[in-house]
Amino acid sequence: MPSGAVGRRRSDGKRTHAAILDVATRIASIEGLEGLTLGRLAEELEVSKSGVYAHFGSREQLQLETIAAAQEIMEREVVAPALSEPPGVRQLKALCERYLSYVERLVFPGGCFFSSLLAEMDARPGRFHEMAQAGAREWWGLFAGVAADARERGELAADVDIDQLVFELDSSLESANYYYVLLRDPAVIARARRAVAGIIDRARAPGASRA
Amino acid sequence: MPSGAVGRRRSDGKRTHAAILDVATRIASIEGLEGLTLGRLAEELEVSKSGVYAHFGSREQLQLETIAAAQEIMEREVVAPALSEPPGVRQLKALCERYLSYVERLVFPGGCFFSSLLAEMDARPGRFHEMAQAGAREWWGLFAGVAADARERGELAADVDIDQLVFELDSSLESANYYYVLLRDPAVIARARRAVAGIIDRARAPGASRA
DNA sequence: CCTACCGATCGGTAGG
DNA sequence: CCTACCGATCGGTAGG
Repeated sequence: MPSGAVGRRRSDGKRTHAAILDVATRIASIEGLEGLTLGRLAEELEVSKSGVYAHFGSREQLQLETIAAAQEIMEREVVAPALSEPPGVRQLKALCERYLSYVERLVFPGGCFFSSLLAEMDARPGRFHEMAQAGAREWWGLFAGVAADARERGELAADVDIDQLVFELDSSLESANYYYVLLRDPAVIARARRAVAGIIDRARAPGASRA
Repeated sequence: MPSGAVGRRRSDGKRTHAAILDVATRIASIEGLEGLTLGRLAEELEVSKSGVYAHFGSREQLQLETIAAAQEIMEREVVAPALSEPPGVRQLKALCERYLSYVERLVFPGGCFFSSLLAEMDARPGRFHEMAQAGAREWWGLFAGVAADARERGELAADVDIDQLVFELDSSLESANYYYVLLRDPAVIARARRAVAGIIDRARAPGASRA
């Protein structure tokens, strides 16, 4: 057997694995991580339940890999493009705008995967609760770091409260996510954009130039 | 059989019915309306599954009555006390403060029942999706009515955008709910209070007295 | 309110 | 990747 054949088969297996996870992120964004069942996935992929199962060995492993796959998608769609902007207020604005665009384009058909996870697991103890906590802290930390950088650069007022700023920006984004998915009304996204612009404007250093 | 005995039995049945719904609202606020099962309820109430079932005739009826029971609790804990304040900005502030207090006191152990419903059903078509839409519109309408009243009284600036104001206030409240339940950190509620105060202050009419 | 059941579906296993 | 199963749980029914 030529090694090329083995390589092809292995990469087919990897591709299938990735394809399963892609469908899994979409199902979980709509139905939740608890609504992600082997039977539902098998049906969507038109394979047997045990065919899906064999790729993961347990439902929990499937759920964990689904979270990791969703993380990569959000990294690619929101975080990386925002961080490719020049640091400071531009990055802060880009982070908000990229998130809103990712919601508006329905990158996940059920809206932001991690907002869904947050709401589903906020009151249920266990591993996923802890992961939702960690995810929230990471997301807040990202915002806080970018905002602190903007403040150090003198683009935001020296006395701006970073945690308060992050709360207010993130509130607008999360709220836009839930209500846009519920109502499919572009006005929701427009209001979030306006709210974000106002929050950042009011946090600006008095003498700073506009980015 | 004296009519008193019949009355007692009927009121026992009613009390049991109400007790089931009370537990149901608590379960659903944590596990979601999909996580509310007859078996779970029966276990919590220490009766048989069919004993619970007999009270409702279908699972959907149980879910519908659970939503109605939660609505009454929110009406009693948030809406009615807020509307008992003098109309205008005082009512608007009271609505926000009553909501935050209701989240902080964990009136529902999983946080605001309708925020949970919104996030659970935002992307799932069906009857509950439509009820979540209707609930959101009612909630927004309540805020918009109180805010418009405040504007007509000259307490808010004549050019204030009511929909934008409601979006920004509600964002702070919803976000406080999800993050408070996730992190149990009082700082979350404090940030929401500060955000709400800022939003209302900036919407004030230039010459209006402080409420 | 109960027991005892129904078919469907759950996660997971055996064996191929 | 498949079929064929396992025990548990789902909503719901029958009969009391």
